[in-house]
Amino acid sequence: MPELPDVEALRRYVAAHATGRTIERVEAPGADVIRNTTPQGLGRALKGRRFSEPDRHGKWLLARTDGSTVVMHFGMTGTLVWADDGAARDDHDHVIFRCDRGELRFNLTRKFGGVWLASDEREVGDVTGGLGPDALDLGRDDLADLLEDRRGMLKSALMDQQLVAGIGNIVADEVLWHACLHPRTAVGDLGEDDLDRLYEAMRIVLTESIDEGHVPRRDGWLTHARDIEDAACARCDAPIEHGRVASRSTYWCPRCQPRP
DNA sequence: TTGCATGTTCCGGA
DNA sequence: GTCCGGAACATGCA
Repeated sequence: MPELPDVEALRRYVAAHATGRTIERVEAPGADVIRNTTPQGLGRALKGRRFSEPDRHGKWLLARTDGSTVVMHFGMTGTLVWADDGAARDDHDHVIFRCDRGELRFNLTRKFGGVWLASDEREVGDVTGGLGPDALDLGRDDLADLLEDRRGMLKSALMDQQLVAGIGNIVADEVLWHACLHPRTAVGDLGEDDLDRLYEAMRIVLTESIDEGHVPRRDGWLTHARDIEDAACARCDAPIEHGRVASRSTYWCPRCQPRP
């Protein structure tokens, strides 16, 4: 689930429900998803603090308070639930931030990801570790500059969080399909026109996905091919190909995205 | 039962 | 140093 658009949706969700609420207590039925402190340490740092406006950097959510910051990563399966009606908790609600009215539940099925505590920006940086600029903050020339000295396959570069933060497997495939570029295209072979299309595709895929709150499975996009056996390209009707690129499950159109 | 999955990290090899 | 593939991590589902 969590690609950049999903995390942005979670950020807005936290802003809508938790911002301004005072944390009364932290409960951690799944203590092992708390990565750099203990449930007690997290509780001590947060008790009496108020959630402020959250930030996002790539796929990381920074749940700010008037004291420490809770740094969250959702792996492939994480989400957040705000409950103010006493709804039953889920088995995978591993960390609960109990507030004055309601509680924020960090839910993680497969335990990739987790919750970190950071007391300042330096510690936030230590946790997230050398992230590149957020994909949404890039201009066309920023993207060109980042790719300038890069070698290897384009898909690998797009998914490198240290280069650009926020592009995951699904978004990478979608962007490449929109830009009519094969995932194995060598970064060094990109021309100015290719960079124009790549940047435009990235903007479109990210902004439209954010509007939806997630990467949509859409008929006119490549995404729909992930659900369908023998899917056809929405642009040219050629059969979509599926294989592994950069060790990741990859879909592309052999006609629109010719192999370099 | 087996393989696969939208995440990151670590390792060995080219 | 750079880049790539593969393995590992934990869990649910087809």
